[in-house]
Amino acid sequence: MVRPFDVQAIETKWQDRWLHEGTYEVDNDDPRERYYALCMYPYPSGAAHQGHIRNYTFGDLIVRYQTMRGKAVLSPFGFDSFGLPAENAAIKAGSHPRIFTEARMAELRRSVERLGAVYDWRRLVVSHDPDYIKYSQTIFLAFLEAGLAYRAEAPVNWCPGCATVLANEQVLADGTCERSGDLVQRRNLEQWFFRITAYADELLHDLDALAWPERVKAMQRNWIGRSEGVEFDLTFAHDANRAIRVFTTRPDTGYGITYAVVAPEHPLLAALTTDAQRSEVEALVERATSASEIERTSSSDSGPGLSKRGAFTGSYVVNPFTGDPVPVYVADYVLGNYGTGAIMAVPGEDERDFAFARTYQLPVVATVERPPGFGDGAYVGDGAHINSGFLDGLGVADAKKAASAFLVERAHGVATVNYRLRDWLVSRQRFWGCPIPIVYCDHCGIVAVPLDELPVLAPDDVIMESSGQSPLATHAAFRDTTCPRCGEPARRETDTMDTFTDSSWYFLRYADPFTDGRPFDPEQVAKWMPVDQYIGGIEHAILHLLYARFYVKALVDIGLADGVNREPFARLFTQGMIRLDGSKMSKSKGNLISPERYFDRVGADALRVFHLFVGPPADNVDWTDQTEDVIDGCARFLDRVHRLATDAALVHRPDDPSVDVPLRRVVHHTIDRVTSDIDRWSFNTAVAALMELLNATAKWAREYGVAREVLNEAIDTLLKLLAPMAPHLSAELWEIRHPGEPSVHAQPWPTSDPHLTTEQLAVMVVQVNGKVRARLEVSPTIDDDDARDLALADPTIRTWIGDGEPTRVVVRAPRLVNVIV
RNA sequence: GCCCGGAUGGCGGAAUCGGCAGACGCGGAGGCCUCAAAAGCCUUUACUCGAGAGGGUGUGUGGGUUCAAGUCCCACUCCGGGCACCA
Repeated sequence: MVRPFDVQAIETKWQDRWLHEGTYEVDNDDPRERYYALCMYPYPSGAAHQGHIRNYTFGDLIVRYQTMRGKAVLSPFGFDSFGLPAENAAIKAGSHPRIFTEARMAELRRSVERLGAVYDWRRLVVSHDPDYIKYSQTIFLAFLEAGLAYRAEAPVNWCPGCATVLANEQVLADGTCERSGDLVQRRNLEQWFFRITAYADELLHDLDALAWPERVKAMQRNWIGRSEGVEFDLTFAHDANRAIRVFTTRPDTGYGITYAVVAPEHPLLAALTTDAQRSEVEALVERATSASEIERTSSSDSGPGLSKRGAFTGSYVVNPFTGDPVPVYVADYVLGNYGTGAIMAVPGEDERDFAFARTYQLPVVATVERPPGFGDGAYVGDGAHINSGFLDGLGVADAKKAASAFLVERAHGVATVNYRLRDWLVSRQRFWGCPIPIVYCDHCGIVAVPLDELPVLAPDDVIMESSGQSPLATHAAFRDTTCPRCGEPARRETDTMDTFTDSSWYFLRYADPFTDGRPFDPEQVAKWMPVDQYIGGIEHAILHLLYARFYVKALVDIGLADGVNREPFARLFTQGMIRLDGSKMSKSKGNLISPERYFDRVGADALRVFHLFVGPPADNVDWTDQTEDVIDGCARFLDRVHRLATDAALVHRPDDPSVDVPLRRVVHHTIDRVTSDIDRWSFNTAVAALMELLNATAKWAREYGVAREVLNEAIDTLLKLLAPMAPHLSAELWEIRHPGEPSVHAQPWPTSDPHLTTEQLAVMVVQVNGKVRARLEVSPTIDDDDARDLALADPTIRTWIGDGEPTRVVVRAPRLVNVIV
């Protein structure tokens, strides 16, 4: 595209100026009202892709807009620089992950600078920086001391082909390894956990007050999965002193218990299993525990209502409601790590139990009356209880209360709340992550590395080829140490932390990156938190956003973040994805349309305007054959702005209110539209409003000529409103028009004159039987009677009414009159 | 299966509180400028009947509420996303 100005020269000039003049650096003692704008810090994967560009375009618009609104805007940048891709690349090339990572960080930084996005680079935070590692480890040890970090044996995903432990994300839906294709196994290993479940209730409740997309909140609620019910005992039929403890949310269906099920991991399974059933039970347990949890719970032949695998233990327990003995089964549809790991089974009112009962020919008893026409199967709806003794006739809610009271009294029942949420497993058997600062001593046990010895850094000469354990475990000089407590030989922890731990507090460090000796100064951080606007991808709806919420609450509680808001992100915006041919545009799919090409061809401003204009920010963008044309259209819009702002030949003439006032109205109306559009994240209509302002100004100037002041007001307003969207061109044109004055980005955001935004004339629509038949110009303050008279007097309306009298006239002055005949 | 979104011209989308459907842009058509082209500018562009004035139809489908429905209610179809044995 041929442009009427030198795009590259202008964009480079302003990028240099913003960087070197520190225009968007902000200090912690800034007296202005504070605003914290934050884009999720990126994994450095090289030059920016269109998703980054979209993210940072939105973020930069907010930063520049809020700055013009007079606020001190915190706009930091950093890198989530630990992670597996760099480690894999290093293994492949026989190099070090740091080398890859830092090269890619430089590329990504270059991209965001070419975009014209502005940051306070002094506050740069990088996960693999020894300083950041030090405080990540400080926080880990503080969690340990507070009882929020603990060590326990847990099943992990083990890939025999890769001879390593995998993250859940690396295991495909069919239970195979994404790299080798081998079936992933479960292995029990000692792992570190964070006690996020201690915060389950608060994490759930605090969601209500957050200005987040409902969809994201719903996903988090779902993930936390709170359910209320009762725990009680099912006594062994052959030994009244022993019992299986079960959890249910449907105590009301207790008369329908026809069997019970324990998980394959259940501690009482061996005691329940009779000699006759032992081989069958052991076969089932072997099969269930060798599969990964993912394979066990989400393979294609599993799910509610589908076939179930199980085995009879040979034992019976007593239904506390009926006193009848019911058989105990072991089945893999009951999970060992939820509730009590055992259930009462009510096939009449539970789909899973029904499917199991079908397979093993167990009796089904209906305890809730079915609606008419209900066929075969489990009924989970409401209704009157039947076959249920003292519960008969009660609805589900009432029966639950009565049945709970019964269980409390007769079966050691306790009202209980269970959560789907599990504690956060943070150990990773990888090299490129933050080392866990722990030493294991034969005498002292688990010993924290003293704070003054932090950070614990991984040595550089580690062979990363995986041999089935953490790469650091093969490095004797790192692994073998002495106990900080007793001085005897000891062994270091060789696992690293999940990289989600790094992204759980980086935004706190941004607010005070200069403090030494502790992660941050709570007083400084409290002034900035919570983040006013957080912007990122929907893919982080659960994990990152839940972990970060947990971290902040925990840090406040253990005293590291005194006075900091317990919720980190007051407002969240999740942008749509960029898609090509229907699938997500990503490096791994190899279907990237590089932004660099557009920087070169039309410039950053045009690409930014495109991303703002193409559709609602929350929607996905389909990159099509037409997209290039739309980008050119955005460049054309900027060209027209340039021409209008620099055209000395525009016609001027003396003041003439009849022409000047209508244009001024458009200008002031546009101020209101753009302001409210930005506030409600409707950037596409904000750009449209500016296009309309441009069109109107050009047309007025061309067709009528406009007084110089009015033209100047229109153009200057356009530049100010455009400044957050197309910052380079706006700054350049402003400088040409106002040499020596402060930049357009230092100008206050324009405000509208109410006299010019209240309408002088309203167009009143007159309908006959709901169809528009006339439009009349009326005073905006016209009353209903006058509006009605005016409408009925209109000749066109009279012909439509004909001879008859209107049966009804609906008047909504000054907008509309509807005549019914 | 459950939960959450969504469906508007040839295309992306607009319509913020139930009151003019289609803002703005892309694409198309015609024109101006030019030796010619590019660029730029102007006009036009939901569908349909009509020479025109003007009329009719129209927001996934079928019902409903209302003077009035893209917008509210009920039922359904299709598309996208999330969760999926959590008792």
